[in-house]
Amino acid sequence: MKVKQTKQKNSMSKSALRRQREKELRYQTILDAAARLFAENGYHQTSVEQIADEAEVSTGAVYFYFKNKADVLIRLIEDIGLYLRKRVGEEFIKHGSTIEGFKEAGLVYFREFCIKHPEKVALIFRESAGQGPEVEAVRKKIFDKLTADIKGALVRITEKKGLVLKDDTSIEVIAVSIIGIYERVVYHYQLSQNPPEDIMTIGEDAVSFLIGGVEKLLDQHNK
Amino acid sequence: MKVKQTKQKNSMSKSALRRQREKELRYQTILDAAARLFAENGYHQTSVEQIADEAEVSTGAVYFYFKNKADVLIRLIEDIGLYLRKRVGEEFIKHGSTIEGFKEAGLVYFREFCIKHPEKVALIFRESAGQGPEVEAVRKKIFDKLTADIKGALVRITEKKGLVLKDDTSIEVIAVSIIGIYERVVYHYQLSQNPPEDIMTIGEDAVSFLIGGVEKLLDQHNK
Amino acid sequence: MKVKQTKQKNSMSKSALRRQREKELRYQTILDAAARLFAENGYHQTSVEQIADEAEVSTGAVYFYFKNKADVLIRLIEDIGLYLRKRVGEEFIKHGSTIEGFKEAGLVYFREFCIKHPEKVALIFRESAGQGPEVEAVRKKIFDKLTADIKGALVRITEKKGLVLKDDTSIEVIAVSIIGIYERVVYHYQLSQNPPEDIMTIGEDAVSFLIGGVEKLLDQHNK
Amino acid sequence: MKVKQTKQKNSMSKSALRRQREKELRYQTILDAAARLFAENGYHQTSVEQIADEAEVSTGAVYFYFKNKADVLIRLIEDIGLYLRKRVGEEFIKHGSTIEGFKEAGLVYFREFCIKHPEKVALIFRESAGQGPEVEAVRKKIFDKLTADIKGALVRITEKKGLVLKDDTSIEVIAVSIIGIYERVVYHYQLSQNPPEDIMTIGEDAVSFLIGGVEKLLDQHNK
DNA sequence: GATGAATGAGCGTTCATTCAT
DNA sequence: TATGAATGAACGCTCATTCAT
Repeated sequence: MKVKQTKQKNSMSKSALRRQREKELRYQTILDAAARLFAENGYHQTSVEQIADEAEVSTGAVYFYFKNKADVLIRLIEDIGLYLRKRVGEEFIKHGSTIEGFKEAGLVYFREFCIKHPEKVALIFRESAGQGPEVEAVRKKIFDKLTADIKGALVRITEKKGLVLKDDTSIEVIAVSIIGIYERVVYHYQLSQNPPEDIMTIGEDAVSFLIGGVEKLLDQHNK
Repeated sequence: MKVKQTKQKNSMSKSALRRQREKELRYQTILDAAARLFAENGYHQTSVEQIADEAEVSTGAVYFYFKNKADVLIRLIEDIGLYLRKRVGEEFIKHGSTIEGFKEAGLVYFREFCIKHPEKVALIFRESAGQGPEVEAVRKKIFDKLTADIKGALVRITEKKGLVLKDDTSIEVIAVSIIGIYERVVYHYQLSQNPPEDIMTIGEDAVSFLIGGVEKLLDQHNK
Repeated sequence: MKVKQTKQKNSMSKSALRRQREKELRYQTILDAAARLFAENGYHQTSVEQIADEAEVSTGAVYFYFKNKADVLIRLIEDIGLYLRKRVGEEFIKHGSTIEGFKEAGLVYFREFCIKHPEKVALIFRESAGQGPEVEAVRKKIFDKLTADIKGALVRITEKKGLVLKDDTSIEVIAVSIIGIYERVVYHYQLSQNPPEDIMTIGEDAVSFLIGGVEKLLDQHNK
Repeated sequence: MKVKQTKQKNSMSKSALRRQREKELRYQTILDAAARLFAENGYHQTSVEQIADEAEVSTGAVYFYFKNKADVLIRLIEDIGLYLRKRVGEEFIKHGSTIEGFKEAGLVYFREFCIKHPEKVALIFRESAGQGPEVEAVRKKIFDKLTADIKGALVRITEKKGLVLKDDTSIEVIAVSIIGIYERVVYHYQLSQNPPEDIMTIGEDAVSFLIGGVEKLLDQHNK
């Protein structure tokens, strides 16, 4: 919820609180409507009027909650980035920041993120690409943070084992590569016209490939 | 050159031949102009009039050579796909379709494709994404062929060694993963505001990571 | 204060009186805020929301005190017209309704009105022009009254001297002309990007020119 | 005609010349339509669609010939300024740049400009005022040139007689004052709801008033 | 009285596409 | 073939105004 708040929450009357809740609800309703339409028909193929109709509000309301159309997309992908990092990060930590955790986190990406939220996948990987510098800048930030997360995870894993995984930039390149794998595998299989039924098998293959790459490096540097 | 030819080349007069040459030249001029503008300013931020101006032709001329604006983008990315497959494929074959060749092909991707043709990178990976179903369909075809190429290469490498690399779908997933790596590494480093100077080092890191992943799988299945 | 009063002042309780005062205060606050914004950014470039923000009230409050946006402008220029007539008229009378008084009144126009209230100048002469028939009608009334004032002054001056200043319509034309001088001189020098420092010298020149014109007519008709 | 010309006139084919003529015709048709609507209903009360309808072209055509809506108004008042200066200037010169010529020029202003082109009066004096900085800047230029013209005329007249008319800035103030007279007299009588029938009488009164003012100054400085 | 979220008609503007020449 | 003027639907966006609270 990023709409400017007029008052502190604790100094609010009950009716003011209810209005505040309704405001947040509306914001979310518009966001959800936009997510559906952008993912389904594409960002450029969706007009603000369509978003308003889908959310059952006026076009003016969209501009009350968002600066402009691009802002809707930006808020959407920011939320997705946050959700993705949180969910996958949790899983990694739950397994003690080990390579097994890394693997499990990868599987969670497929199981919880891609399968359950295909529209999020479409938005972050397809619809938000090539939409001008403003959106691109936000996209870059999100991917940079995901990269940093993975890089951090790789460092934690190796440190725990007392091993070394090449130099710093190399680790970053590996992190970027891993994101590339996650991105394209889902783009390829999930966003195609006939998505296969056994995406989890595909996810497992992808994860085991990438884990293999990481282990190989560990082998090489710490025989 | 995909404009339908009214006559066979061998039954042409000299002036007809000259016109034919000029026609092809014009087609390419428009394509080049569009490539520059799409990569620089974005597909949606570029109007047909701008393309015509940049190519020093009329807007009508653009519609003589291309069905519509999307068609220009499609021809562009088709050419890029062809060029990429050819150049990288050659390198693989030159080295006897071995894993070393696979590695060299990867390095050629960075050295010859990304560094020398950053605008092609922008077009195929960024500007052609999220531009509606028509473009998406062509993009899918291109990526499918690249996938098939890599899959074929992996099969050739393992067969040569008399080894086995898991089942068929798994190999495809690995091929898709490898494309993902190539895609995002370049997107991340080359298409950012401040592209680093030593992209080849980055490319080497990425290639060695992905080769490692492949070798690990070979190790596991053929110890 | 033109908001309709619900009660007579003398039948009010103390708290009602306080509320009345606050109400008038608010009315004036909004008017002042609007004056600043209209003069600075232009009538059309100023939104009701901006006025409300500047006055630190809600948009609804603006509509409680004023019929609509045009009404704010109308009240503003009505006040300015009143103020101008009062201040300049006073000066004329103070000098015994003579031609010297006429001159002094002209100088007061520059010294007290234009220099001290440049935003009033912008509103009455620039921003209220060309804003539709409703505003135009009010503007006409104001200028008509100013014209009548000047015409009356000219008649008084000549009558006092026992002289004749042409026929009635001619006097009106002269009155209108004089207003034109006062209007454009200020518009030209005060409302330009680089207003000169010595506007009073300019004012003196303008006044002496116009007085000269009046005297010439007196000479001609009463040699 | 300010639309960019593709070719030199002398290197044109007959059909190209005809097209050129049609283009200019169209430009003028749009301009005339806009003039009518702006003068009648006001600049802000006129939409681009209305202009297009009135000119029997598409909205797109308006934007082919003009940068935007404000540009239409600007071209309009620039033309009016040019026309006014030319017509009035001619008259002054025709009478040998004398004070009689100055008077005649003033009468021509009323007889030829105001009476015959009331819509031009409305545009230059009413509708172009208070329409934002862009239009205001152009308006300033026009009025500055008119001022310079009158100032120049006054200097010529006095020099011819071997007389002196105060200092330079004073002359400019008088020029500005004279413009003010011409402006407001027409605004007052012509743009009112019930314009009087004998505007020429009014014009004569205004002119003789202003000539009187000028002569008085000459008397004072050269007794 | 006062608020400010919500409305929705209306606007200026763009631009892919067409077609007479 | 080539032109470029012309189209007009569609779009993003604004903002004066209203009204439930």
